[in-house]
Amino acid sequence: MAEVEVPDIVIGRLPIYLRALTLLSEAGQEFTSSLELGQKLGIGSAQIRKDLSHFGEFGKQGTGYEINFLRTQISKILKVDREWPIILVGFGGLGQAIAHYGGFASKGFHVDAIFDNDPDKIGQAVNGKTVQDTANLAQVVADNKIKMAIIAVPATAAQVVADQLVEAGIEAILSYAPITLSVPNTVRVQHIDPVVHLQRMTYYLD
Amino acid sequence: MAEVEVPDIVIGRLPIYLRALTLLSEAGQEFTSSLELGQKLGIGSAQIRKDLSHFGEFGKQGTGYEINFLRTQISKILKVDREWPIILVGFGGLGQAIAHYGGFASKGFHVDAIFDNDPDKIGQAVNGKTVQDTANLAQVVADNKIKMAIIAVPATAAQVVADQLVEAGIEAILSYAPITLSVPNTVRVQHIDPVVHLQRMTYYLD
DNA sequence: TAGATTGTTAATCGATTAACAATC
DNA sequence: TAGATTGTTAATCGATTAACAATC
Repeated sequence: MAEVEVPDIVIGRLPIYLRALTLLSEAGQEFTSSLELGQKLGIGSAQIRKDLSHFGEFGKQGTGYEINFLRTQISKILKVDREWPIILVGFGGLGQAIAHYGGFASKGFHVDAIFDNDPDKIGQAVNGKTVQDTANLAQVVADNKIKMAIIAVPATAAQVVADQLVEAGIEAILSYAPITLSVPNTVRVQHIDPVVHLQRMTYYLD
Repeated sequence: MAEVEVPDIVIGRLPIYLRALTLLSEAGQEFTSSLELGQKLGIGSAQIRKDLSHFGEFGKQGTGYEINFLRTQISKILKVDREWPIILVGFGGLGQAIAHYGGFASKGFHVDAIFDNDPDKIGQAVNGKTVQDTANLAQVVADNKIKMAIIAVPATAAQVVADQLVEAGIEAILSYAPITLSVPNTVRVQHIDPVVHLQRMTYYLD
């Protein structure tokens, strides 16, 4: 019998559930229900229960879900119950902002190396790390068995960088470059382009 | 006969099409086809034709689409054939990076006012603008008929800021805060949370 | 003309939702 | 026990895809 694949769209919602559960936990709440969670997230309770049912049974009739238990379970499913080293490519304005962003480490994502190909940037120090020449990228990835990378280079350079990352063995890329990257289907890519998000809203305005 | 609504998911793809068309245009190409565009974006050609068919007929059998014509049409549909003033709330590390980001203006999005409630930040100058007290927000939005806002404050403050924005008459919010905002359904919201994007990929890694 | 590609229809596929027995 | 809420089934809904006549 073939493994039943969990749809991408379900995996995509789990981090949102996790984020909401963490918030509730920090507020001191111990239990929640699919109804409450759904109302907070603006989605249906049935969808939450269906999504979770792909992975097991995590709740109890009548009382709902123990928040910290469910957090632990979703963290395991998503494999974020561990530390993930990441490399950052590009140390311009955006890259520097990412390097200084405090929100990654507490979620287990550690920017362990930073690369740029501008001689003026190579050698600069950022909280304990030194910006390296992109030429070193493959070596660092291999030596440290790194699987994730963030691209923060200009659009014109992004595809070349993506090719280098794939060649180096990177398996997941978060790209801030405003282009659609072409990579083998063994490599996962997520894009962040604020202009695209703004353009998704203007249609609904007058 | 009731208007047939164009699905959100179709609107969501148009900015991606626009971005790819702009790239082709900048590369000097004059015509493209749904097949070529689909291959560049990793989606089916039928989907592109179907999406466009919601708005009219933009191509020609045998030759495909004139790139600049299609760009103009999609720009009009998305209402990005005009200038959009935006306000930015939050002038911490992330807010500062956004304020300096050069990618908005060329697409017609102008950060016309910046707000923060930290006295140390109020009064700081950023390319011709001065960071203002959040108390002025409603006044500025009303005076300039501003409809879009970017939230770049900590998670703990984001919902309060969102409430203020809604109260002030803002109709579209791009939030960088790592929480799901609760707003009336007359207000559009888009979220950017890099941690969520990273967590959507770790599931697929070993 | 022959080849290419559109716009559209109908079929397929997949995701969401409603409903409810089970049970805490 | 009575009330609440789960996990799951089946129905509905909506999106994607394949196919092709039309036509440039």
